[in-house]
Amino acid sequence: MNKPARPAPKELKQNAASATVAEGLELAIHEHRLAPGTKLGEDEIGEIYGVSRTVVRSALQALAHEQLVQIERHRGAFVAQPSLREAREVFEARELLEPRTAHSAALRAVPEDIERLRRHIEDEHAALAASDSGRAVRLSGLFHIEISRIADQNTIAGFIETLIARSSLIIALYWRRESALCESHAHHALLEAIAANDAKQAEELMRSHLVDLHSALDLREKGAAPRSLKEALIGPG
Amino acid sequence: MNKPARPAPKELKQNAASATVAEGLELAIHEHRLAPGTKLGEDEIGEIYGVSRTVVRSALQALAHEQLVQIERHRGAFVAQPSLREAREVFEARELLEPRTAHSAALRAVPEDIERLRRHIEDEHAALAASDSGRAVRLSGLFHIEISRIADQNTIAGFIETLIARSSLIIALYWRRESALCESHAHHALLEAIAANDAKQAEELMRSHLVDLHSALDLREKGAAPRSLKEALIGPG
DNA sequence: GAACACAGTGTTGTATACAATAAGGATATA
DNA sequence: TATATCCTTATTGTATACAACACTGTGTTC
Repeated sequence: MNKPARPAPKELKQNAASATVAEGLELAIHEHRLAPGTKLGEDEIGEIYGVSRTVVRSALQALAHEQLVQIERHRGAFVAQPSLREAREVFEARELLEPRTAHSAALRAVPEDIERLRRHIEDEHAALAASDSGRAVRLSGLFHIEISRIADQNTIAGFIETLIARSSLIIALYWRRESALCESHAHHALLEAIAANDAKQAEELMRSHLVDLHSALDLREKGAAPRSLKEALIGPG
Repeated sequence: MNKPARPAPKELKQNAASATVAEGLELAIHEHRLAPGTKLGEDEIGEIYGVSRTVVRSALQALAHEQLVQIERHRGAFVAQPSLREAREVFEARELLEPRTAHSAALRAVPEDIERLRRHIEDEHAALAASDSGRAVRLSGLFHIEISRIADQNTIAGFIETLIARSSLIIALYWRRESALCESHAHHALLEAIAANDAKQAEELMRSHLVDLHSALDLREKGAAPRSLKEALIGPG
């Protein structure tokens, strides 16, 4: 077993200032404080963080590369609005990648991994109890990311991270109000399978969990434009 | 000599200038004209392309996001040198994703897709006949990318693109001289399966092709440092 | 009254200037 | 001669200035 000896809590980004701005924006998007379509003016952000447009631009370009923001030439940066097609693609990709990582994670997990996952689930419960749905979505995503980290496949984990980031936007756009946000049960079952080193079971639970998530979205063919317009109107505030 | 010579107006990126620089650097890396470890000075690149450091920095950061270059704070940008571990991860990810895209491509391919693939293979032959191994590597990668495009799954296709880009670096570092670069046979078989809409066969051929590629690399455990040092010494010139 | 043209304004794209840090070399000392 | 320290220099990180473009509102014309 090759010891990577590099837990890598976060990806080491090159320039600290731009990373701070990018993380701030990313968190706001994940927690649904920034709605899809929101204009992200460079001057405005720069003033908030006390940095120049140079730094802000760097951050925005990084987020654009993850497809969290869309940059239109001479028009500016906006929080991305994934299309129905992109939404479907993102979940299909997750359904391909994540069962595999759940399998590996179940084989590799050590007690401290289990402990970390358990704490995540507790936090999710707390966020749900506090009706902080933004934070709940964020934590739910982190749970999946944590599993991919345990699988010890950084490359695939990186892909999954971007997919989960985009999923956050997809949920903001297409979540069906009528379907409850009760993932913590599925997460708990997943945790048990991983704790028991039952790889087959973990893989299958992850697959069905993702299918459930996917089907809780309203991805029927229809113009997404009116919806995004509404979002844009109530979003920026 | 150093004519920027814009390659193609492929994807519409946000800022044209930085995209041109990024594409030029990326092509040079793909064709092994820039060796792993080569220092990429901002002023130097800016002078070559006739743009300011602002644009160059933007391009370098984009390439860093694809992990083609590594940026070290206050030290600069260097052509990335994937570790043994990263090399293994990249090929494991390809072995997970690409058989699936080959399957889909076989189901969806229309005659003009087949024609395009056929031309690619011809170009590969021509490059090999001309002993232009850099171009051959590049074209070989493009063949795989083309298949993922036919599969019509943009999200996964994007992942595969970055994996193939990194593969180019991995080949530059770890290719075993003794193993021949005779992929065009495998590519031809793949093309036939796709043309016949034989999805199962295409999937299996892709899988075995990737395994062959993987095993043609020298990924044994050993200090990669001396090798990269040598590369660095003869690289920049 | 409607449609078009045009200029004003604000935002982004790029270049340049300045600040901060790291690498390399020279000098002095043991 | 080896080593350590300081200084020089080159390169990157960030801020600011200027240029180019897009949007909006007003005025004119039919």
